[in-house]
Amino acid sequence: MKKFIRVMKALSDPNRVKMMKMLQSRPLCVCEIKTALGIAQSTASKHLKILEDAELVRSFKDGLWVNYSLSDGSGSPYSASMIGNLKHWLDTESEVLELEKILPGIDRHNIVGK
Amino acid sequence: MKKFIRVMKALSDPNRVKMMKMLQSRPLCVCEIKTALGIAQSTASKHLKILEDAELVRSFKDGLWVNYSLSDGSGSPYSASMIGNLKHWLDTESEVLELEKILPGIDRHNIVGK
DNA sequence: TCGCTATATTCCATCATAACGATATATAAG
DNA sequence: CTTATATATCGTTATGATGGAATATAGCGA
Repeated sequence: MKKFIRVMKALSDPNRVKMMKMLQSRPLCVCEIKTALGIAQSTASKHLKILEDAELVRSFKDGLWVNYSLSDGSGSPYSASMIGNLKHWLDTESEVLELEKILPGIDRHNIVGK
Repeated sequence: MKKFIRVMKALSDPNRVKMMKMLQSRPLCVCEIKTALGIAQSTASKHLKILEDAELVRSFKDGLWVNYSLSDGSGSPYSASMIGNLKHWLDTESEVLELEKILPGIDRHNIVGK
């Protein structure tokens, strides 16, 4: 029950759902995610940890950056199912369309803020 | 996005998930649900409203009682999917098995408490 | 009509959780 | 030495779960 609740809670926050939708386009580092969503670094990091604990995303280091991508779902049927469903859900939401529009212009090499 | 979040939030509480699992056996009135879960009437009513707002359950009057049953999912793809998944999820959880064991012995005509 | 019952709803209080930013520190890698 | 990130702490603000008590309503039965 705890694992299921953990997945539901992880997907109960708009910013985390947006992260899941962004990661459908490509793997992203924390600085790209925080920039796209306009949130603080610590906030982005906290959200990503919650998604990772729910086995919805995974991370791997690439030099200085930490790349996040969608999990393959092998860890939990709940996360696997939600990852799959989210691929065709919410695609017409204005908040999601907006992110898809700005995402190509967001590059880890050009992040201004500290 | 709001409808999706509403479904995720509705399924982020153990008591509400238990209600969903109980309703897979048969329609239940509020007094049967509150008795099975050992919670107050106002608490049970509030939870059921949250599930109903997420289109996960529906209600219909039967004389004095109000019966709750699983929604047919026609209102939302999110709720439809979760209702379907929950039919085979969590079946081996001890909390769920316990409920399935006591549920046949719970009858609206034999509820003691006020 | 009267009274009881099941429920919804509201109000109130308590307690826990959660989101957020700001700041600081630790670490790892360039 | 700088950068990207994780983590922790602190404070604020909001949300949520719970029960208790009260009220409103609808339907049952006498």
